[in-house]
Amino acid sequence: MDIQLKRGLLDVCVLASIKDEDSYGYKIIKDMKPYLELSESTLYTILKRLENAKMLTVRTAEHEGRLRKYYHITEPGLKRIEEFKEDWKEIMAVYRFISKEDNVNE
Amino acid sequence: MDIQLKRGLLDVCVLASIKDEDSYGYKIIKDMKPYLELSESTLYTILKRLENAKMLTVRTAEHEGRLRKYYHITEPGLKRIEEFKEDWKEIMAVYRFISKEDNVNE
DNA sequence: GTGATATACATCGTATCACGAGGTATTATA
DNA sequence: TATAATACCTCGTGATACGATGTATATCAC
Repeated sequence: MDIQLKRGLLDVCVLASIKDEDSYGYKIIKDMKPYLELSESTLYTILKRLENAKMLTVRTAEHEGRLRKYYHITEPGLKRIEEFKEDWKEIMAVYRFISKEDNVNE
Repeated sequence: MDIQLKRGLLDVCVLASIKDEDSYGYKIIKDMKPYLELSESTLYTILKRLENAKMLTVRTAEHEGRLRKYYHITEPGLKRIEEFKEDWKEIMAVYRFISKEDNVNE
């Protein structure tokens, strides 16, 4: 997918990944993979940004000898997802503008 | 609309604006306005980028004493629009991932 | 006739951001 | 005992949207 298109989806997609259940870095990447692929460096940048924006909180827990950082969505994070859904109506209008054909049979 | 979301749409939207008929800067902004608002500085940056990528060609013509630069879409430009439509299938999958509800009644 | 608005183009600096390259450490597996 | 998988993190770079700013002409209101 075009990298510019990804930009608008990444943050919200990460939030969606932790919406139903707290998750951690490695798992988020695997869960998102069928929809959007992202590198670790990208993910940790995003997680840091979302934490700074108070859209999620972090807690560290040990799991089988390794430390994991679990991310939990907050109210502002949930709101961010809702805002995305609002934006979607505009996006669809843009899509129709872009994909409209001169030939009505197409 | 979220600026990151716009990023993925701007280039293709500009191409769509000149797809059916050659157009010029000021008109492109007005045509796009109902769908995506963009500033002049943004548009001219985009037009330059698309020209460098050979997705459009430029010709200068005089119109009522003022010079206008008319932009004409090329084959690669049309192909870019088709690629966007291909990407759209993935985008829709991402959208469904983001907007899915736990509660099936919602 | 003059000031404001619309038309029309352009450049520069800044802030944001995705990502590759690289790093550390442990556990599981071949 | 090496390799892969798990799990985290940082830094530098390139791409890019946009505000600020600049130039110039045409039109219109007062």
